[in-house]
Amino acid sequence: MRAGSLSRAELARVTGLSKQTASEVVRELEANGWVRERGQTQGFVGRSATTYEIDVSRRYVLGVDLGGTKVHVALADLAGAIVSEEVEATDRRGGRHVVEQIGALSAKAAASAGVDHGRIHCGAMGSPGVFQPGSGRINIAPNIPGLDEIDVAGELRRRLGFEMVVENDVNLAAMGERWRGCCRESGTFAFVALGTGIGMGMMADGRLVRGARGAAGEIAYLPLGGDPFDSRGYRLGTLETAIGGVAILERYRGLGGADAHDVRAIFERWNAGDPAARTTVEEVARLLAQALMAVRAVLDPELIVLGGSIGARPELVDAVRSLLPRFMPEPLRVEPSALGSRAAIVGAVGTALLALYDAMFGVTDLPAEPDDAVTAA
Amino acid sequence: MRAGSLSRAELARVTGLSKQTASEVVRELEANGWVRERGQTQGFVGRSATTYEIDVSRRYVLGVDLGGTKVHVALADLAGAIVSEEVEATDRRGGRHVVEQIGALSAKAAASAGVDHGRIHCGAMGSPGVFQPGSGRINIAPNIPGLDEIDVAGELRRRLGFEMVVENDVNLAAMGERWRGCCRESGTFAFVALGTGIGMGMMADGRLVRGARGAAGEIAYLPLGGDPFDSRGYRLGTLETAIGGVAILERYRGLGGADAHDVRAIFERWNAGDPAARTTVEEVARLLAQALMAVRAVLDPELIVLGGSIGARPELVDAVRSLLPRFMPEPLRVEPSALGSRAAIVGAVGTALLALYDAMFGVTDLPAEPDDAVTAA
DNA sequence: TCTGTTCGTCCGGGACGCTGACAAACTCCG
DNA sequence: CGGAGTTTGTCAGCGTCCCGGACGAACAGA
Repeated sequence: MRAGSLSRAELARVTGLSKQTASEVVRELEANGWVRERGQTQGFVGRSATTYEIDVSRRYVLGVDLGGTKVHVALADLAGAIVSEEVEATDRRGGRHVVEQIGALSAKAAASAGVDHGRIHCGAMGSPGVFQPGSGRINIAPNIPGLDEIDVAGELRRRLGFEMVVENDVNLAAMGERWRGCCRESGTFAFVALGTGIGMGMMADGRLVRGARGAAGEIAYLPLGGDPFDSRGYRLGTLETAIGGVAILERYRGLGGADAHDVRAIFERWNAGDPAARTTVEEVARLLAQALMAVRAVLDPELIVLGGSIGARPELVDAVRSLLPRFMPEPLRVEPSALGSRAAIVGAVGTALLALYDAMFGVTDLPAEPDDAVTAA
Repeated sequence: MRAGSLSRAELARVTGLSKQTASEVVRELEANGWVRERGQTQGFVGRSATTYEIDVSRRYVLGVDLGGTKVHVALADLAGAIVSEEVEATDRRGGRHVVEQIGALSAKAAASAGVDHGRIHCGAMGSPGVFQPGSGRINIAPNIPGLDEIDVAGELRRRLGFEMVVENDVNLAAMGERWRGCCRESGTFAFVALGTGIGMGMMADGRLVRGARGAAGEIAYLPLGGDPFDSRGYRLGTLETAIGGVAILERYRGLGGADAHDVRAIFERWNAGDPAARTTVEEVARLLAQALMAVRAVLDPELIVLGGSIGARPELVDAVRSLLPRFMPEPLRVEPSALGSRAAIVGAVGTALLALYDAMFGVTDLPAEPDDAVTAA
């Protein structure tokens, strides 16, 4: 009766199948090695039952989070538990070299976990930019040279030997928050990532919203924080020009703040009471709050998760939260990311598992799982 | 071989079933009266086939468009062809009186088409406000008194004797444009209605996006066109305060325009060359364009349809179109509503049909249909 | 040791839909 | 005008999937 194991009779009750059919299913699954005997029940009235558990080491999935600076690879078993991880600086030569690098990292992860690489059934990769299912190409990925010139999904499949789902990294982060983060209860929410750039992933009724061209959630282009007709916002987007990482540093300097290398330093000075830092964060929060209101007006999410190196800062989350009630009567739930920088890799693993379940059973939603299942080996 | 009729062998080819099974299906459908013999094929090699067609008069569906001033009821057959319509001024007493009024109009429509009221299988009603599936109640419907105090779906079912889907009217208009309007090819688009108020219905991958509380598309609350922290936008919404029907009239007056009763008059003067009217339309177009950019940034629709008494004006659509290229490289497709004021009622009929198909076959998407199918009797 | 309960299997059967054979009906062409 | 080729629709038989009920096996508790 312990979690993760099931007797034949229980399976019949849970699924609504007859005992007969449930037994046959278990017989076949055991014959193919998908499940294995675990033990016997004891101490209950009636005959004791043999229980079976899923053999989580029969198949694995690969999650990849490809960023401009780092490649993060995670190998997970059928239960979604990550059994090994590898991180490396992204190959600066880009393109096929990155594909090759992912192949090597995948092999390394499998080896260090003692997993036969052939047992990896499929995988998912998140990357910045817009993935186009038709051509298998990633567009608008300025951080990684040459990646938009190759059929990434196809090259990965060739190199790795299994199917890879390619998806926008923020979309995967949203998947991650839904699967194992703070949106488990919610089918309609948005994940806003604020770091160097600004982006968003959303789900509506449990489905990712990708948009007609895969560009849904490109809130960098929200006409907020500047003159939307100004040509400066034309490329990067008006909002990103106003509160992207670079813009935040500029704001701080413009307010007479001492030289700051990165945004993290500004937050440290905020905590030290630096008035310029306070004003900077306040300004960013005002614009971010407006952006969240725009998202709310369009999508009506149950909550909005703030992520990214800047967005997840509690100082910023608090500042945004305190501004929101001034917009409208019903408050909007805003939470910092529960998974932090691991959101995308967790989402990649979840997406890969979903692809596996879908391929095997036609399942299109992930089962809930205990918290401790997501831990590095 | 004519559209709408099918032989048993064709059914087998189309569905992928065996000839045998297809025959059995037709036999059963005919026995229950769902289909009937239509004729024989001629002039082809091989044995001639008997063709069958759906008996569209076996069941009907009811579409209702409930507005603050008018109730519009349409009765449609299984093919979606509207066989009779009724329009009346909305009962000002609101609440149950409106339910009663809809019941009477339904009976009237059935009688004038010679349809037994018992043949109506189900219906759909669109109304302003936010419908809550749990309680069957409509919230925030200021135009119709007392409607938010009763279980509308339940009362309608009791009065009419069949199931009624209740949905936001703009969502139904979006459904209408997808089914029989200008979004037939597109599964991801937005329908923006600009009239007295401003609202939006959207579909993502062919599914209506309703949001967590049914308030998706409430773009009246977009933080555009004014100070979003200003308390004046708190209730009506910042954008609606800026470009709602009332706001447009105010703008025109503020610009020194002669007294205008309604927005239609402003457009007439625009055509006559009135400079205040030109400036008014220009200002509204600028804000509307920004709103569309915000929608695009979040949802990435394939196109945005402009509807409502003001939004569908070609002068406004043109003005918005000319502004959009200044925002970003890739242009956004913007079209005036193809169905105009009939969008919601057509969408209501389509939604009711969908509910019927879903109940009968588990189908969740509407079949395409020739244009001329939507015509009043 | 007996009773009540639960587990898992065996047997028969129904629902569903497929395959292959075959008669019927039609066009085409010599 | 008649045979060849083609298509339609039916019949008989079969396979798959799953169910229900009967039944023996195994266990706890009195």
